[in-house]
Amino acid sequence: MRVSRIAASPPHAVEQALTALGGNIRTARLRRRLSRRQLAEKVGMSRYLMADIEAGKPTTAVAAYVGVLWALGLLDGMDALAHPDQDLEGKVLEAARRPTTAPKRGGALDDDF
Amino acid sequence: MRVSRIAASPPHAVEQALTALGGNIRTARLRRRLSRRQLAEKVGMSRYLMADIEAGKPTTAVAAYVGVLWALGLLDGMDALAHPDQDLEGKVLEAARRPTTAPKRGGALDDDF
DNA sequence: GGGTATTGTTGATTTCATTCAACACAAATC
DNA sequence: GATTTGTGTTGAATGAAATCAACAATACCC
Repeated sequence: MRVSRIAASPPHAVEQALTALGGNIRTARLRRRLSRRQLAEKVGMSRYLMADIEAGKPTTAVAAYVGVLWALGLLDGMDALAHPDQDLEGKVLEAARRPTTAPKRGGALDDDF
Repeated sequence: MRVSRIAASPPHAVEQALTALGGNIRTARLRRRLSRRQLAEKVGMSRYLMADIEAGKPTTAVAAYVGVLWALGLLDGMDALAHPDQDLEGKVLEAARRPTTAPKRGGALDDDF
């Protein structure tokens, strides 16, 4: 397959997160009184791709999404994503030393997610 | 081109946001003592794609990134992204009425005044 | 240090993402 | 109502994303 399984048929939570993000982007665009074509030109893509983003299409390039956020001046929210300081579970799991590769024998310490 | 300009050669800010996200994902994975192969299998993709994500590759499908966040239990940070309540600039720009399509003549409001 | 698992890289293969044209409909301004 | 612009959708063309195999290098554990 040329599309990963996660992108071809994402779990509900992922699908939902993407459609919500697309909706938020649409709201931000309309608030700024921009047409899709105008915003797309700013970002550097076609209006068709812009429509895909607002629909939350899973297989679209991540840079397209992030580029739109950038053009809207909403890029700052990206910092918090998976930030180590906010990863409470990760902080708990982390031992004193943080290896640069995963340990050999150990299975996952957290199977249920 | 079959790759949008924004994905082919993103502006520095976008590139930086993606590499930072990839680094955060790597940190979260190692904290959980998972190998790339293990996490990739959980998500539903190959270890090669996992490497691309940790490197912040711009042309990778957005669902691959979000799927990894999901598998790590870090999906909640997505809510804040471009959320209308946090879009201060957008709230200011928004008039009393929010149209369902962008207005016809008006360019963006940002240039004049 | 020895043995083993993880990670990095490269080239080939196959499928799909992105673009574009063209059309229809909806919505906004006058 | 007329006109103009934004949005939605479809089908075709094409360039690249994702996978895989194989190997090398690195990091871990004993």
